[in-house]
Amino acid sequence: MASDSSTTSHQPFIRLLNVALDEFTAEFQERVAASEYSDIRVTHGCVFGNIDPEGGTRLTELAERACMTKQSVGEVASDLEERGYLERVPDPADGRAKIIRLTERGRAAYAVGRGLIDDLEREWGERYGEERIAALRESLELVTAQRLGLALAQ
Amino acid sequence: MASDSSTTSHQPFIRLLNVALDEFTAEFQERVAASEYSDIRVTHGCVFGNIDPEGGTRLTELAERACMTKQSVGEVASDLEERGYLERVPDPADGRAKIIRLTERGRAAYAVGRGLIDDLEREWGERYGEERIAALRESLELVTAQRLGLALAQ
DNA sequence: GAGCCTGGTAAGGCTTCCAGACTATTCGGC
DNA sequence: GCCGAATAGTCTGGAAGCCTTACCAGGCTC
Repeated sequence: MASDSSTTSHQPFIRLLNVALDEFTAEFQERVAASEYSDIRVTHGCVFGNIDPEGGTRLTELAERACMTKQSVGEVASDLEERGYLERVPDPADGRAKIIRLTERGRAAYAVGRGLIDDLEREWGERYGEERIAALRESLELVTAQRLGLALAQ
Repeated sequence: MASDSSTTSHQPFIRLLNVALDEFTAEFQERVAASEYSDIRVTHGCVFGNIDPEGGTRLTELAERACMTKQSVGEVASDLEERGYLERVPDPADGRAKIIRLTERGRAAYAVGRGLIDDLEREWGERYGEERIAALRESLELVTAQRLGLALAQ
């Protein structure tokens, strides 16, 4: 560790985060493409990553959690709807609202996606050291707690 | 730490990375916008983040390091050129090539940007714990070593 | 000097996202 | 009960960022 600091001469922090995310995303994308749900793109994550997989979630709520506009998330949702991963059902509690809910296929894809991500995390553990990756997760959880907490609380 | 794991119930790893990067980027962007170089956007990072600030770098080399096409980086470079941050000078060693080199203003912006990033990292240290952020950096360096090493080696 | 490789550019298209404007429904005060 | 304000969702148009395809000019090899 820090063995070859002469060539890595203090990479800017933002770059480290960027490349790490890029790397993880690329590997994830590859596996999704090889799976049964190859038509799922990374963009769809703004729905899959924020929806309540059981009860479903309103569009406005999804947008807030994703820190995106309703239009953007709505577009992604429509795409997923066309592909049969979700459906919009009227919200019995509010005539204006619709509940965005995973279909059977959507829930299956959701489970597979989560599995692939967890697999990758485990593999990174094998590749880079279990404790290293565990520490990385812990640090990231700490740093993202506020936003993820807020998102989940609203 | 891990105090409220009932609400954060095992966030997917990719999400943690994503939100962390987003958060850091947002704060960085804000400060850049408030600086003397407010016309610099995050996209410009593919040049600033890969260029040799002294001698300059060829477009092809920049593209390889950024894992992007020559066209994309070329577009960004043209934008920075118009804004006076860099210039393209013919490469004496190869008549086809041009060296993309920071101007005086470019070097100043480069230094300010690096400073802002390092400031932010330091502040995250104060906010979340020095050791935590140091550990985060170390883990990220480990995970990105191959790609960044390759990029620097080529 | 013919043919291939390489550095850079040009043109056009796709994806992802946002801003602004609009409709339908609900809510709060009277 | 009714009217104005707020809210959920959609439609339209457009900007940003990146890629693919095609191309030109200069260098390299034989």
